[in-house]
Amino acid sequence: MIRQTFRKSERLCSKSKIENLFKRGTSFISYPFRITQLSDDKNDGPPVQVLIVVSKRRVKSAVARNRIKRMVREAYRKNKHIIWDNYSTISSQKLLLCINYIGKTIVEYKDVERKLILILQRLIENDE
RNA sequence: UUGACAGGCUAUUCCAUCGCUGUGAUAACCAGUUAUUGCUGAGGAAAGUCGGGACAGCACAGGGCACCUUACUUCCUAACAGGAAGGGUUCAUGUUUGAAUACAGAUAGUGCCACAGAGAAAGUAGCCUAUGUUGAUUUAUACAUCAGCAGGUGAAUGUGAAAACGUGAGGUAAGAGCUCACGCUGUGUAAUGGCGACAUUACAGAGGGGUAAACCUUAGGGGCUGCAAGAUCAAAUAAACCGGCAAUUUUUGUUAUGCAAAAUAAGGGUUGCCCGCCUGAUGCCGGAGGGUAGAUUGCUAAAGUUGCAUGGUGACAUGUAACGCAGAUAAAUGAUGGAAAUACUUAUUGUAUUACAGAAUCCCGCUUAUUGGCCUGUCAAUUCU
RNA sequence: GGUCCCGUAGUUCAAUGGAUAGAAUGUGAGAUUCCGGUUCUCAUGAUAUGGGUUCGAAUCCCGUCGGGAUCA
Repeated sequence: MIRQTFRKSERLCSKSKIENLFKRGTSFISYPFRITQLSDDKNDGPPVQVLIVVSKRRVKSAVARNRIKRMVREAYRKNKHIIWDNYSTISSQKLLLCINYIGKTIVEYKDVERKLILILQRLIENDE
């Protein structure tokens, strides 16, 4: 069982990696999220790195923006074992992931969690 | 008691589980990571970036111009276009209070004042003909009458946002502060009160519009840029620099596979080779330099917060006691469950805890957004004594 | 985070502080046509917002709101 942590190293912070991700990654939409993914060479660190985006253009209020980001982060933290189990077995690959929120209003936490679980399962199916 | 207005205060609390930021302790090892555990973690505006500072870099002998900025007084403050207490002016009320106030200078100069009007700053196509003069009529001339010029004047009418202090009387050819009476507004001098702005009184003398949020003048202030400032460490890559090593083919001399001299496009790309074409004086290693990705620092103990006392009308100051109060960086402060309290309701219970809003170097102000509750003051209405 | 700039009809632009805020285009109606287009006529519609200065403000000054640019 993987612990439900979400550390700094599990986040995607490197500028060049992000550029790479948006340049060459593939993406799909599952409302209210838009997922961009890319497989990368694994050196060290966690098997999956995640970037959460809430656009300032779509959500004007900073408070609402912060709240959505926190909800998404919380939902990912609780359910990341779904995708970790898959990727930790493949030793040479790691996954870069961007979760882009494209809704314009705040939704309930339960909806966010349910939707995110669906997305993570779909990622695994695509991989296989 | 209710309502309105103004001002101030506050921003639900606790527990459990899973996580995040910072930090202290302990342990492990791969020596900067992991694990355990303790403490800590968003506002009154964190917002706008409007004003001012701290701090940092650059510049700087001193002064001036230019540019920007301020503009009633005294005080407060590190400083301010901020605040406090006053003064003047304007407006409202209607006789005493409230509100607003970029509130130096229009007699230093320049510009502008549409339309209308004679005229928008020393002015008429108006008025007058006393005085001088020309002409005409009449007459012996003069007087007189008419017209023009010189001249005088600044009235009335009307226009306009604004018309040359206002009203009345005198005066005159016509008029005019030209004179007088009563007022209005500036200026100067003196006295009294006030720290001062200023107020009151007396005397003298004046009355050439408005506009400086038009240019400007006067007086005071300002060096410029901003934490993406600045400091330290530093992969990678390109070109240039320095040092070392290596390197193509041909010819000649010499006994020589070696050495010396001279000449030479060697290599790479284009399908493995050849031709052709393109590119092209090289390749490797090291150094120094520069400082990108990135990391560390700047970074949070401070013009500190709260209580009390003293001084002051007040802003505030002084003294004393306690507290030790975020520090992220594609950016932490969250999720779930339960309890208490409050409000509303269908009163077993259920719903809500909301508004505006999220630190980004720090601080002081200002401005703007805003829900519910509490407190204070003023005014109005009603009821009771 | 800092520093600057700009807001005029539905759209693109004008307008010296002077009054009905103008032009093109769009939209609507009418005329022309057998019908549509072209053309002609008429209408429609705006100074981002709240104050101030001024006799008078789109313009000058201040606050607010919105948009944009730039600095690694």
